[in-house]
Amino acid sequence: MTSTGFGKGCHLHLIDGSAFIFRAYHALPPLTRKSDGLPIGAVAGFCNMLWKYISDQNGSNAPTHVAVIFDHSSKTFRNDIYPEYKANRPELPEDLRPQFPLTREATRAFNVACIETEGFEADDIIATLACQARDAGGAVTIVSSDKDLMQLVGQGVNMLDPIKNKAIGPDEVAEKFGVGPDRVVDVQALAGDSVDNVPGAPGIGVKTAALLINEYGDLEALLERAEEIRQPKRRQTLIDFAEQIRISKKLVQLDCQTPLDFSLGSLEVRDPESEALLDFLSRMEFRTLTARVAEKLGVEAPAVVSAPTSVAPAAPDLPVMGANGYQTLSDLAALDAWIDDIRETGHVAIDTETTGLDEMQAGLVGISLAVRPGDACYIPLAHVEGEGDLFGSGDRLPGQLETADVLSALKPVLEDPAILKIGQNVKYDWKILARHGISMTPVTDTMLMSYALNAGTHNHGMDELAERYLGHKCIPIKELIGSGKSQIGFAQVAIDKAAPYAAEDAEVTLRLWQHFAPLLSSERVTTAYETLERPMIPVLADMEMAGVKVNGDTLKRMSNAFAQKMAQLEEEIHQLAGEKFNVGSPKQLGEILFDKMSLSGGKQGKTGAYSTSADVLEDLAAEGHDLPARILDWRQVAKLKSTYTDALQSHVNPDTGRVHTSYSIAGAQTGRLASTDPNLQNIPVRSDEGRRIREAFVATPGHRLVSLDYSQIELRILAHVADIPALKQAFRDGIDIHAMTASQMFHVPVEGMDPMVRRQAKAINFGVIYGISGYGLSRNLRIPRAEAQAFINTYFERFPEIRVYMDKTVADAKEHGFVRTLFGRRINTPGINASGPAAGGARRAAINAPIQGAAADIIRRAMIRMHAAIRHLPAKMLLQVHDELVFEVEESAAEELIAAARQVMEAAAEPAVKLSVPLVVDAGIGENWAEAH
DNA sequence: ACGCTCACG
DNA sequence: GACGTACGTGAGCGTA
Repeated sequence: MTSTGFGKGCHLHLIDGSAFIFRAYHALPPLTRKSDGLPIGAVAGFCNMLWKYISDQNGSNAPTHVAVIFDHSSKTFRNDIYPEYKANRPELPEDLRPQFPLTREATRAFNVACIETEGFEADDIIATLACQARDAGGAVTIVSSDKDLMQLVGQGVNMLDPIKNKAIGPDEVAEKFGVGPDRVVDVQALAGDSVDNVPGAPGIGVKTAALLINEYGDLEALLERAEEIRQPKRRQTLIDFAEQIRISKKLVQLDCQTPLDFSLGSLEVRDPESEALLDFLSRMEFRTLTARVAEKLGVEAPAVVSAPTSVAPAAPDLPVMGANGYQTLSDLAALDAWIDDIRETGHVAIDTETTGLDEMQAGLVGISLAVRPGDACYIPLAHVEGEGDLFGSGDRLPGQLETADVLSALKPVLEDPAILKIGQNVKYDWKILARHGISMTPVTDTMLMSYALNAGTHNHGMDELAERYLGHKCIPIKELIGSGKSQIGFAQVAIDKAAPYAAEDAEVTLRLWQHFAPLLSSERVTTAYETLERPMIPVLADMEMAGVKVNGDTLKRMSNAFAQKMAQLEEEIHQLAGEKFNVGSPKQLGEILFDKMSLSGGKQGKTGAYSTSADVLEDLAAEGHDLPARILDWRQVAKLKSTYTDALQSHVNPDTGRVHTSYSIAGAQTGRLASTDPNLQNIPVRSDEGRRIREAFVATPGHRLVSLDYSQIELRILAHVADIPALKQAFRDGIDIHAMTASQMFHVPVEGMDPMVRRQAKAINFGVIYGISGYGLSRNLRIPRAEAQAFINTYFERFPEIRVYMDKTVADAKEHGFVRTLFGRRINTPGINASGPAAGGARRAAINAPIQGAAADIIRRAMIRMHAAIRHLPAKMLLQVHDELVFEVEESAAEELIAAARQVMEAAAEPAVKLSVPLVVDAGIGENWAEAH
């Protein structure tokens, strides 16, 4: 060490204080000090982060010197260069500002140097200190993820992202900016920064900037030789904006010459002085942290006094949440005691914690169990060193039971038919456990119970249900893992934080079950729950785990072809427009079409933007304008590429080579499933180009894809429920239903019918299911509104039962607040008695729900029976698309499968409902989905 | 985060 | 007489 107290062998850690504060503020709910309501959340988070940081330091990277650097208010020299610098920063939240001084106080209480200088940004102070330390021969770690600090990296200076716990060295900087740390300022000067309001060069982003800098060496060389740039627009920009770019560089360049009135040596690490620190923490009323710090410092924690809690006591017959403390199980004897309890009780609420949300890839991190209110535990299995330890090794933390031991102890319980397993969205846990060889049965699901009771009223996530029905606010997951880019995995969450969260989930699930279970029968949805919801869990889990084979190479080829086509169209479009613009931006497009070219039909919506939707563009194209026609072509290709050929490739599971969607059972209001990650229920089929994407969905060699779909199922249900004799007879006779409708309406024979007339009747048939209006039909058919209304009137005259059905359904909804499907599914209609524009929508939704819902019920019933019906065949059910089921089957058994599956589907309503119309199922076979459909 | 647009039944 | 309007979904993109 040198005479100034800092030199070779020293390691200076510079903590970006503002980053800690903002991180703490946004990660935590708005906590207040109990005794006086002072907002304190950011201070609490700041203290936790700082304490963990300084108390977990050991090893070769540990600091010998440390400081926390803060910004000190307002104007800096950069505002003299460019008055607009940081001008568009949003105002500070009002509950954050008073916490700033407290974070300084906290830093001093922890006995860490607290640095700020009037008129200088923290970044410049950090830069100055880093330069001084480096020049003195020491090492520097900057604890921040701020990209503006990355220019300092190199030559003994590193950064550490405290959220991701990731070191940022020259390689990471190069990855982010495309250039080494020494050229970062050049790239930033060109690219600008919207957050700090650094102008940069218009139209040039980080990528282009890096490209240019790498080609010309540095910014000055680039600006001097700007004439040589090949792209005309880019060239002009650099010439025109050279001065602005130079100013930008001055704004982003950190200043290493900040005057400082202390020496590096004074930043030497000091132990906290326990009295001062504990005094501060107890004044803030941080109970947990006070206790933790006291323990570590080996002194007695001071009493933390505050006003008595004003939280209402829980219902007298129930203990409060977590009444008996949440146990963290770390030995097998304790687990055995829980298993005995579960066996005695006959049920258990279970929740799994995992590394991610994709059940096909997520690893098991822990399991929580609850048997009765107040009694819940957490079994950590795979937590790793991570949060809090900024130099965490990723090693599995000690004190955890082996996953294999725990699962083999639990397996007999989880598979015991006499023990009920209660979950919230238990399909998730079912799949996780299935991947560990456990087939959980029987299961029940509070999310699905809520769906059976409350569909249409609210969503059915745990937080929502806990708040509505238990009056309990769950610990937000964000508090543990953060959000956005800085999210960590659950495995990185410290066990003592994970345990209360996880155990709480199990307890909440148990309490929800106690709440909902008796309601099923009193609200008369037991049948719906037991026949339409609960049995779907293993059925869908099986389908999702099976996945469908998708040929990535085919998609890649298509992507390339689409990219070429897009580029070509883009060029044409720019030519037609007379200027370059972002074709994907509806805003820019609208301005070109309706302002610049003054085309008619420009309609501005509530945001003031012109609508450029397909039907608007189609109208314009029909008037003979080329530009809108080309845009439509471009949009189609862009959609196919981004949403399908590109995105689908990324969903191919590397282990299985297949795509595993996830079906949400309780997502749609009507009983339909919804498919996510990826959505396989909206793969293109209507256009020839789009349909080719289905060619990438293939059967494995020696197999075939088989698709079976219900023909006109919703119209058949309408014929049955509305009891429309003419429609029912037509379905019984198996005649063309749309032609029949047209014939009845327009008094023309079916034979030799004008296709146009049939098309109109078809539109009306579909419209009726949706609660038709003259306006809607006129838009759909592109006919005058009066004409559309006349059609509808005629339709209702020919089929008067439809109006009766609609009126009755709406009256039902108004009277009861819900409608039911044929199979007893309940769909609530909370908006039905509203007035105003929303009322129409609620009416139509109520009319549609029993029809769409019954169709959903029927295919669910078919799916539930399918497993047993095709068990003897080498076949698997893979996909459901509302009225279609897709199977994969050994080639030789394809016909047999079709016969068996068709039988199940056509009889799916029975015996619960005897439909007065037949259900008809069409089938197709192929090597891919395009052929099979 | 939100609106627009568009893919499906 | 005016108003806003077909039912149910999910995903990607641009914009703020």
